[in-house]
Amino acid sequence: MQDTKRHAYAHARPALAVDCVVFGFDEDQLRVLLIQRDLPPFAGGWALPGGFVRIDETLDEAARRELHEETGVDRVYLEQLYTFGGVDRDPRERVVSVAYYALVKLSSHQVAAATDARDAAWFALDDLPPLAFDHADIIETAHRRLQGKLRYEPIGFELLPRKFALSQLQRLYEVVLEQPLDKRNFRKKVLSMDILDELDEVQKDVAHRAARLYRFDERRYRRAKKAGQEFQL
Amino acid sequence: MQDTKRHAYAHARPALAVDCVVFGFDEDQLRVLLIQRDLPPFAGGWALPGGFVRIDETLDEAARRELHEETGVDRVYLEQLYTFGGVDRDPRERVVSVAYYALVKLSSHQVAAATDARDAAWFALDDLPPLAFDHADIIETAHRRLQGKLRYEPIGFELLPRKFALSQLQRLYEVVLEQPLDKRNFRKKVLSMDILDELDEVQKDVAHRAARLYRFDERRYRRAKKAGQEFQL
DNA sequence: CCAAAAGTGTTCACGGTACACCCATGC
DNA sequence: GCATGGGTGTACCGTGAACACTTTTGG
Repeated sequence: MQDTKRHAYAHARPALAVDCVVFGFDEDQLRVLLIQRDLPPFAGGWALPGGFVRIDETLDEAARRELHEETGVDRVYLEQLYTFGGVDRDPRERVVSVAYYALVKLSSHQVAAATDARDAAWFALDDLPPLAFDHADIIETAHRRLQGKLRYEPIGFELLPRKFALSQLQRLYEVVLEQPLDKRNFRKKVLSMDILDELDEVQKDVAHRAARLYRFDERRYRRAKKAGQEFQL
Repeated sequence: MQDTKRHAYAHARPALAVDCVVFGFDEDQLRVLLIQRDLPPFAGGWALPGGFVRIDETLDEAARRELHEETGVDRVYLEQLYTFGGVDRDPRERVVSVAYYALVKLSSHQVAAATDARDAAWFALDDLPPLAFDHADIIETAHRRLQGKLRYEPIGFELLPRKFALSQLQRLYEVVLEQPLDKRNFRKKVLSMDILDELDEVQKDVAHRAARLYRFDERRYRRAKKAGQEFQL
């Protein structure tokens, strides 16, 4: 029950923020996009992009807005992660933060957009700087969620270029899940799901045999899903 | 970034509430615990137990407190579900609500505790009354989460008495997952996980052959899990 | 011609699924 | 004695896992 008369005026309200864990993948590492703070607390330290929720925007809108304002990143896969409500997360005052995670294609334009914003940078997930607030916890939670979700939802494609080689997809899974995968079995399984378009195109500028490129076909995925076929890797 | 100087004072803050979807299981139906509102909006209508988050309590604490205050329910399995932030969820003002779901043993003392609180009642999940706010959405989200989580976490036991027959457990799974299960296969699978204590006790007061009772053994479950054995049903 | 990665099938073990009858108990 | 659920085993099939060599290309 949300009962204004009993509580809302009687007590001080926590501030409400959103924070975004933005993941990117650069061929052999999972990375996170961080912002350098220029104000205390934690001035000069690194933190997740995020900020306060405005009174007339939804949480999703707030997350996208802050992400865009602070990093230039736009039009990404974005999903709510968890809401962090520890009483002392922020030393200034009580701030509850709705955390999101986002998946971006490092390969596209977005690298430039992100890096020309003020003091934003990509860090390897396994080599993060000291982080402000409880942002290390948030990133850990996001990583576990990504590991879980990658297995049974086709979200890995959000981290790859539109056209990709199967070996890239495999490396992504190996890096995120932190375990090696068998090449033949992986290919067999992915292709058997029948959700990829095999393109008449191969990699360019590689110093060895060029791999065939594929593209994730959302329509075919939806059809397969509707037919009861589960995504599973 | 949580930056008080830029936003916190400049803009009005949403109010922050928690709401709880409390599930119970009564042998052949999944039920939800609702509260009858006595104040507008939706006065006289049914809603989830919940209320505003105080400035000095965590979100989990707020959820447990409200649940206890409004329904008498205490010491239950409780987990954060999702945060609902639609701009017009509440007609009075902007309220963001962190939703939780709880699993309670209807069999224990809690039925009494719940029903003697003011205007709380159990409703079958598939026969809910009209609900206040977006609480129907919240319940639907909770149901889907429960369906997903039941498969790979041993949380179903939270809905059963401490001592239960395998057929009760099976009915629970059938009801929640909304699909029939094969008796022999179900028993084989559950028992093979080796996480139940077989008791020297049988059902009482049944009009047919009494079933053997079992108890979920948390220690054995943890050991099995540590050894890499996954829960899966 | 060498290095580096692409591409390709088969075998085996295990787990999931389908399926039907007798047993114990209370009324 | 009859109705109601309790309790039990086997056969088949499909999927997941293990595993090694040839091909292509660029340098």
